[in-house]
Amino acid sequence: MTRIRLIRLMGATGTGKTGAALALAEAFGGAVVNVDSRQVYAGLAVLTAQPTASEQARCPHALYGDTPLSEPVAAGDFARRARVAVADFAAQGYLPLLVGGTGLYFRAIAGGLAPIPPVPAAVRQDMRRQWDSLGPAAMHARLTAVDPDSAAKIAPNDRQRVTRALEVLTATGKPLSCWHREPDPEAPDYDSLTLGLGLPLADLVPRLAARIEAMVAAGAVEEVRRALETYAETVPGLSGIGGPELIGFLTGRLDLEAAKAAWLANTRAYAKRQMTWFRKEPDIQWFAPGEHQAMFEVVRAWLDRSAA
RNA sequence: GCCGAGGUAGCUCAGUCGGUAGAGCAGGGGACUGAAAAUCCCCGUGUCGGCAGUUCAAUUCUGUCCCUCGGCA
Repeated sequence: MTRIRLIRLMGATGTGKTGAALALAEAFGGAVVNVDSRQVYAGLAVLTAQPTASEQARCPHALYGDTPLSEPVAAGDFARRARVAVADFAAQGYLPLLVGGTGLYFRAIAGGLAPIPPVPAAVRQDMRRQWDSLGPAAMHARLTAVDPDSAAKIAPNDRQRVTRALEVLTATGKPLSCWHREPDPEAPDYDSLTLGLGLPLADLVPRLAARIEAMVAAGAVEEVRRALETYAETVPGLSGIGGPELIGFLTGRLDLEAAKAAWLANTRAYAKRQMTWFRKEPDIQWFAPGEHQAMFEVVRAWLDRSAA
């Protein structure tokens, strides 16, 4: 079996990944695989900036809007689904384009996750409950006793990581730090080109503000209102940026201007975190939004080289 | 106009029984192995509303003025 050749396109929110992906797909016979933890959810197409129906009609797309808001998505599951989509597209003769803004998922897809079996929901719930009643100091001390290597790496206040480490040990009998020394046996060996879309935060912020206005105009508020008819406010799919802010507006806790201001501030902070992550991505080649021609040249050169 | 409550970090506020001040949020930087649009770590000098007075020393006490918000007119 030959190595699957694919392009990875990453960048902070609002840098024009969707448009660039379509341009690449049309120029090189590509098919798009989502690598975004929120765009997988159904029912929030506007709020999560999924490609529109007409955009998705321009080339094959996978993993967009196919998961109910009530369902948690774990990085491992996502990676497995993405690998399947990549293999399918490649088998059909398309050039797979992994496109998105979730750094962890990019890493997980290419093989960064240890083969840890799923932790039962009951164990996770129990561990979170213990955290809430015992507090960070006690829980971190407990982790230090049973898995000192993990404890040394995890900040005491980091509820998510401390409980995760304890959950894994409880569910599997093996410390998380041991698991992390094991490679992923399912890790694919892709031949990949990594492209980044970026611009300075100060230049990105006005675009993000404009995008929020556009989302509101396109019905983001109505979308959340409809989601609340079926789902609870606390459902995983509604936890993305914009969700809590618009819920605040819909329940009268915030006026629309305040909701939009918080939404923008959170989006901005998120973009900053994404940049921090992608900045150190190895072998990434950066482009400004809309710089499609320069990107095409790099892709063309890469395709020629790997074809030879 | 009168009576009350306030004017302290970009915002919301705490505090100093007189020795020039600190939280949350915002902002900046960073981390990141199954919640990742998540979670966490580091970074705080600002005429403490103006002016006078008392004092070795005032953001803190006193007087006065200005402004804001309530209530009464």
